[in-house]
Amino acid sequence: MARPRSFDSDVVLDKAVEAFRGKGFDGTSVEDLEKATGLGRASLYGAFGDKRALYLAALRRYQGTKDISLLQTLNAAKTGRAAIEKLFSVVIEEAAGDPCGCLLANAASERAAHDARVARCVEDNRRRVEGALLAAVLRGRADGSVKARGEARASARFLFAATLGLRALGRTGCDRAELRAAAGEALRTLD
Amino acid sequence: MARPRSFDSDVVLDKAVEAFRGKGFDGTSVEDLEKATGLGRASLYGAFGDKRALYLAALRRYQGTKDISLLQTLNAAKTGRAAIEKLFSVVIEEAAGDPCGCLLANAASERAAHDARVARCVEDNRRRVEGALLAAVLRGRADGSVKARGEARASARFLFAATLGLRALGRTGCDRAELRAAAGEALRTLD
DNA sequence: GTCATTATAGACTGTTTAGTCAATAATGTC
DNA sequence: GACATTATTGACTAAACAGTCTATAATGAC
Repeated sequence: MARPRSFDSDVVLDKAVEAFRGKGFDGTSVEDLEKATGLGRASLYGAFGDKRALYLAALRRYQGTKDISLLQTLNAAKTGRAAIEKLFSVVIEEAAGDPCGCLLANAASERAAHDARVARCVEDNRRRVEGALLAAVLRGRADGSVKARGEARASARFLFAATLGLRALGRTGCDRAELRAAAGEALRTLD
Repeated sequence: MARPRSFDSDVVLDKAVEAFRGKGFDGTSVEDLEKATGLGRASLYGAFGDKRALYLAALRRYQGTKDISLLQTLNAAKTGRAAIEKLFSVVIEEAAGDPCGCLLANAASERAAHDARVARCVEDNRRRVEGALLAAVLRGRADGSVKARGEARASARFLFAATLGLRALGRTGCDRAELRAAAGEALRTLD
């Protein structure tokens, strides 16, 4: 048998996520990644391939963890409307409290146009979040907490866009209260 | 007297904008900027300082030109509501037709967290766009095309966030029709 | 035309970059 | 405990990087 890995890939990827989230793909050097993960260069290259492959693996890892917490957030709420409101408040807390932002949103802005695999990750993520929001909208329409007006799919897509918009708004110096007020307007589409 | 400049700064900045818009600050090398602008290194450094200063100058130039076309777009419309709808359709065309996106939105995502001067540009831009949208909302409330509900300022801020959200949504592979449907939902907050 | 001054071109510099490699360490099998 | 196999370490490489410098060119003043 061969020498075993001294690390857990997911733990390493979580640390790579933090590095990439802070400085982007181009802004994060392999040395930064060594420091962030605690691994040596050869270990990183041996385990993940090259920098781009590590980035893609970090992106997938991030998407997986976000996906789980998204579904938990939405499913824990009592009504469809409450689920959507809770998601918005989570996004606002992230946008106001963390200057580095969402790795997937950053990837969409920095790399999706030039890297087809990043574009796929980003599109795949949209489909998942949109799907979860669609379920919440339909639940809300069924339980009466969301007014049934127009196509539910368009409503879900708009809500996803609104979360992206709130994240971007947070980058322009808006505080929590301002984000909340803007989110309140978005939620009015559910009345 | 001394030798005169062989170029127009604004023309050069417009070309730098295109370079930075395509690949971001970190992704654009000084060599890329030489090729994009047609200037030699020494001319770029002599005229603008260093790479960051050139980026900031490009950002200000971009903001200035966008500001003008924004006001033209909004003022040309007959009603407040039509002004806002026209702006949304312009944003959708940009988001669907141009994979490189808005330099200011990209700057917010890539650099605002790490560069205070970029953060100022981005915040300043938000204030201007928000102000223009506020005027359009108030105009709409006055001419009856926009229902007066809640704070007009929050409505304007939400509309700005919605444009950012639509741009971000365009990065995730949505086509024009999908963007239009999402924008339609956002505009429902004006009913 | 000469001079002072600034612009330009292109070579140059030291640093940082992504990625590789040879030497060594750690494992299960036999 | 020797072996085959894979992981790790840290030095190494070639290329790309931002920024500088020297030589030369272009101007208005005089």
